Amino acid sequence: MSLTIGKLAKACDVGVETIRFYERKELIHQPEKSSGFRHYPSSLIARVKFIKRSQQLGFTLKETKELLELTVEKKSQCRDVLDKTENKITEIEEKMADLQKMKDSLLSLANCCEDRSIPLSECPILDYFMEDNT
Amino acid sequence: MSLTIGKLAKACDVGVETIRFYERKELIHQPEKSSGFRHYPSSLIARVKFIKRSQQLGFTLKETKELLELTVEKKSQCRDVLDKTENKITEIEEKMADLQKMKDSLLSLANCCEDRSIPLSECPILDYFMEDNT
DNA sequence: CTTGACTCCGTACTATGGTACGGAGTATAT
DNA sequence: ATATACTCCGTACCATAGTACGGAGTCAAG
Repeated sequence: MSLTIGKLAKACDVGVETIRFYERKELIHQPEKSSGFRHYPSSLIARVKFIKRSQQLGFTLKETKELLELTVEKKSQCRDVLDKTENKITEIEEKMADLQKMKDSLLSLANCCEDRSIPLSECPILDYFMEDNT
Repeated sequence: MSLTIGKLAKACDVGVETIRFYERKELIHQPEKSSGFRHYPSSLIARVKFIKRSQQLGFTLKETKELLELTVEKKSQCRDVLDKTENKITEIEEKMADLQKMKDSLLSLANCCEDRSIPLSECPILDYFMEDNT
């Protein structure tokens, strides 16, 4: 039982163009074709869903491709996946720390300014932006 | 005393192309030109630095443009800037919450798998990716 | 057998924030 | 006066993850 690209896309809740895009990016292999039409084994549903879950966990398509490639390399071990997972955790922590710094700065600016209906020329936030506080 | 594009760029620690890019995006106005060369008043240094600081605080160029536009609208009040600041704080909090969810998921996967040199076929992380856990 | 839905392909476009290129003209220093 | 540095402009390109388009061919239902 094989799937056309439309059925596959629907089963995975993505667009047809997304499937073709993943093919171009080599996240899925070129399938068999009959009369020029792609035909996918149903196992491709799991593969596309893998890609989506991987993205939800913060992996880029490039990184997801690497994960998928691990699964065909005979010498791969669980450790390799764990490494990529731990690297991603670190990366997420760094992003969060950056966001926290932004938030702290914005909060202190907002506190300076709370509920004041003063003219813009006296706005402490814009003042901060204007100052030379490198 | 006016600045060529190169001096301005250097003073702000950005590339010449970045200044031209900001001009195309209308974050800075087209300056006077003599013999076809741009000449900026030194006040532009503050404006470009404003843009950079705004970016560091998490505002996009589009949002930064809006902030800059507030400063020329006579009826703008500090409140308008505060609103944008508070919206940005909320946005940052949402991003952080998303990242936290990702991190939690990855951590629980990593804990399942810690230090195991097992074949990939038994890797609990990949298992999770493969499962139909929508 | 015809109609409508589906698929094909390559290419262009979206947003984001720039960077790179190339040929021409200009400004500055020696 | 000449060499070098700087600037001009438009366009193309980078990564990211797709989306849109258009004309042609094909498949399935009635």
